[in-house]
Amino acid sequence: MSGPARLRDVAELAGVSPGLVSRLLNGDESLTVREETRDAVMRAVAELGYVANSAASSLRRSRTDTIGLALDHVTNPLFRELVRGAQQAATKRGSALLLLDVEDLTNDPHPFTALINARRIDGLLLQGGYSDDAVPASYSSQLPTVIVNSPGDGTAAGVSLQDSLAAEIATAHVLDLGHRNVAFIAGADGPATEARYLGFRTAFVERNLVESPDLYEAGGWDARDGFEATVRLLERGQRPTAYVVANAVSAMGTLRALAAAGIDVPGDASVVAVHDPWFAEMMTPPLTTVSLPLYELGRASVNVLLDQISGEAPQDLIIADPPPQLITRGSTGTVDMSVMSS
Amino acid sequence: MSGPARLRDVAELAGVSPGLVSRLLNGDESLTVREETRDAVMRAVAELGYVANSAASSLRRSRTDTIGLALDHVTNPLFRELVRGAQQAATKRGSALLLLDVEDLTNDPHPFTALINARRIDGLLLQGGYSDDAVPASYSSQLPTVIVNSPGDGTAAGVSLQDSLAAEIATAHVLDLGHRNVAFIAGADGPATEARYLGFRTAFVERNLVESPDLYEAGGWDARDGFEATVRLLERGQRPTAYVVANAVSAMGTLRALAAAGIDVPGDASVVAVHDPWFAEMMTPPLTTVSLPLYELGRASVNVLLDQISGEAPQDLIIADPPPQLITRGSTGTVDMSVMSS
DNA sequence: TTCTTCAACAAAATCGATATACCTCTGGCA
DNA sequence: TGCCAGAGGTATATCGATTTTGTTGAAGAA
Repeated sequence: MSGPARLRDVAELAGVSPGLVSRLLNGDESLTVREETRDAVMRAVAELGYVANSAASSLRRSRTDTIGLALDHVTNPLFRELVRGAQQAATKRGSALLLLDVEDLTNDPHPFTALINARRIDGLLLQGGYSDDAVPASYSSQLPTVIVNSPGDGTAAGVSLQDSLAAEIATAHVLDLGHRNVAFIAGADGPATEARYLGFRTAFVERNLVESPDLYEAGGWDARDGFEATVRLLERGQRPTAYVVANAVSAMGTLRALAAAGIDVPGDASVVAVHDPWFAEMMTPPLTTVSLPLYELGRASVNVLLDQISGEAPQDLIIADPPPQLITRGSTGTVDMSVMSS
Repeated sequence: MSGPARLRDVAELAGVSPGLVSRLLNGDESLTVREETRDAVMRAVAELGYVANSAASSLRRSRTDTIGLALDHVTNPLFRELVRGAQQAATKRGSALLLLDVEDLTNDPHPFTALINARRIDGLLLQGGYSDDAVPASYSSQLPTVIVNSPGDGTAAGVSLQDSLAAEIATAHVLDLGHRNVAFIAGADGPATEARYLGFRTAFVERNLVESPDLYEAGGWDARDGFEATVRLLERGQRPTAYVVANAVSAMGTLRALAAAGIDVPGDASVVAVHDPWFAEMMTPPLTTVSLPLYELGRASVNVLLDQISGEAPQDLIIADPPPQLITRGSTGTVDMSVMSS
């Protein structure tokens, strides 16, 4: 009666054997019990507040019901919803999320490997897009792995968003406002950036327009990257009237760079970005964005991973519901404004 | 040879008993071994890449080497550094961080309690300031608990920052720029807000000035809270020339509200906030802030918690190194600017 | 009536690491 | 010679849950 109740305590209280209680609680199909017995056990469980000791259970089942979550910056604003989704899906399916330090991911030897060898996690959720491709592969051979926000790479399953479509919608928005001089500020190299650039070009093609390669600028995913990319573009003498930014966080940098250069938004130039984080509406000016279902991405990634852990074959997935949606705010305006003021 | 190596495998390879290997790896003081034997064991460990199965180890030692981390929004930008600090401290001391869903924290029955009863975590890191006081108490009676970013409440240890001093520095900054009409946009009710308001008043007192109670506006910690608080203040007819905002995230809302009201920053009003997140320099205008050592807070909180888990008495702590530091950016200017333009 | 066949459980063998309680030499000393 | 104290280990009993293999009694079949 000192620590928490053990299986044995429950069994004794209910007057049955521990094995019976275990089978009952785990829903063993091959078990037949009288209602009476079942009730007695359930009452004992409730009375003692019994919860199986996870260490013992893990040891026996060689399963930890824990999955590792490695995000480059857990606190990337975009990941708020993703983490929430992952968390809830995991909780719902009885698993916990272990936070992994991505800085460790690229160290050698991976302090990470210790976690895997210690059998502390059943599977791994890795953020795609940032890390180089070698990393996922080295893990996916050791345990079920799902790459979040990136298509699968053959070795590990991938769950991704409609990146291309989102960028296309963003681009279409400014094109339809009359802009023709449209810059693309890319994210870090990788599938997500490629997909978004594809969407960018598609919007042009569908309108029988031609984009200018001079207005492409390589960037990264954070605000400073967006800032620097935009500065480089301006220093190259380009003066686009609209910017499609691969990511709302780096769009913050774009806005800053434009403001610093004395370019008014949306007076002199429009800015639209992919993803709709909490701060978009709080920026000056409020940022026009195309939202993507990050919560669903988190949920789905966990589900795919847990399915894989339960033995299903790795399965790639693209989250299309809810679809990307344009959220018009103050950072975009018609080209006439730009032209007139310039 | 199928799964990962077990203690027994190592022992066999080294030609010793499993117990010896365990005692050696765990640094049993009462053990004496020949160099030769020690080497053989170490070589076997290295060769097999042996890492103790954590479930088995946990079961035996009744310790999971895992601590729960509950932050209101893990992805709150302010927590980026905090999480990094916590992560690194935990890793260094051999513990892992389990992400907890704070929404669950206030549910009843706590899905959380299951985690505790399942003995999945050795201790709990709770975010202070948000959650009401009853919550920490209900947990701290069940397992070691540390409240992060809040002074201890008697039942649980607390690790906090120099909130008062930070607010004082922020306030002193605008007072010294000549502002006298200074508003205080508070955070959510709680110790952190109280401390910061205290610092605000202290800056006035030390300069033999008197603050105006009319310029206090209750708020919250997120951007929308800051926005709404500022709007309320303006609707009350107040036109302060400077704003001290309890938190950099809500300061974003303040900036937005001012811009929306056509009040130029820093032309018509200055804004300074506590905490220096990544986006401060990317705002328009760049936000003047007072930084606080969040990384250290994370590190220290984990250390205090782990000490407590090892049996030390709960101990409150205030992180004072590095000290709060004023980071002057574009959102603050002398009062002359404001006066002249109005 | 005797053998099957279930229903309804119980017993016992794991899972892998750790900690405590033994052993077994060898050398030194009275 | 006999005894004792370490040095240098080994053997074994847990930790608590799960799972496989048994066991028992009673109802139906032959």
